Amino acid sequence: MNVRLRSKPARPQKTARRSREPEIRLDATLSFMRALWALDHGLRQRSRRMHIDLGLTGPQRLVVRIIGQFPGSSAGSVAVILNLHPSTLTEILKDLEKRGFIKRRADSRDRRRAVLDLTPAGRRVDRLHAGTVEASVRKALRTLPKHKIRTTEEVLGILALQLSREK
Amino acid sequence: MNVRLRSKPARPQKTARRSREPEIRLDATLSFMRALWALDHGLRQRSRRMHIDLGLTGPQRLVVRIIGQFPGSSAGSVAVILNLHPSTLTEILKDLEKRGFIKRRADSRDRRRAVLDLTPAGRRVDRLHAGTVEASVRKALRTLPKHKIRTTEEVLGILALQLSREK
DNA sequence: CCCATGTCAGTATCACTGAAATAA
DNA sequence: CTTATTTCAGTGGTACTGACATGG
Repeated sequence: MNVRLRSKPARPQKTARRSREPEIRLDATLSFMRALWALDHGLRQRSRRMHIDLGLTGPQRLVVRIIGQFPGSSAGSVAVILNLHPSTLTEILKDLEKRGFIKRRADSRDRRRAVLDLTPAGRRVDRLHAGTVEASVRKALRTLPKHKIRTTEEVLGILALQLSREK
Repeated sequence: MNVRLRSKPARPQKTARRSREPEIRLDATLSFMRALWALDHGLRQRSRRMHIDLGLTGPQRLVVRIIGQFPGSSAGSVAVILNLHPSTLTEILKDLEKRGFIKRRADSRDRRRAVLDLTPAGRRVDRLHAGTVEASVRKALRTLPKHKIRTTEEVLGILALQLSREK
């Protein structure tokens, strides 16, 4: 290996293990980029796992949580909250409905609108904690001082805004 | 699925626009989760855009950057650096090779190994700046004090570690 | 007629699992 | 024979574009 990593070279055919503190030196921006994509990757990995264990993915559960906090939301407003394309949300809602976590009905005053509510099963998922992406995040954050969490959330917001703004 | 088939007019559509500072109030963790997924989403959006404009996605370019800093790396070591499953990297490398950004050859001493190097086109991409995900990130970070950037990178690392560690 | 809301079909990337091919 | 490296086939979720159905 030309790039020598600190950790043991091999693990069976499993996902490459995160080696905290790689011995390699990347320039500052590249290192930050790697951290960003690592987070992205971790989120999806955990989300995938949750799908296997609990029957829904991270984004799906996030939709459940939002509907839990704002029952009667329209599909469009949930899409805006999560910065999702309406058609993406359609897919997710279709799935959630099929699995019996949400109910869709037409708004009585504007029948184009889909009004969303949780089913009892959906409410159980909303209250769920063990095994969720959220639980992992909470666990990681517990060890950190509040100001670091605030700073991170602020910086994440700025990054996300910049990324989605550029065309 | 609720199938409604019938014909009538048409009208275009665009992605739900990011509303900075949503008027809604989410609880603290949910708000943080939203920030995480928003970042994830922004990354992919920008990555997608870069693919259209420059011919490669964020992860693909990151691979190019890594190979640029460590020419002669094996596929496996790049996978470790980026926490990717080897088979995921295979896909990406196949694509990069097809487009002429990298060359693969067998390591002369261990012919199982694929040794990776940039082509001239790959080196141009490595040096590229305008229109990349990295450029957006840099732009966002320019406005921030160094300590906030360091904190964010630290927290991201902890989060990613926790997320990918839990099974 | 025009705009808003939501859905659908088609497409692409990412990333996984599990198995195989090849070499050490 | 066993292990390591990489690839391949198949699968599934996310999320887009563009078209379209339908209601206001």
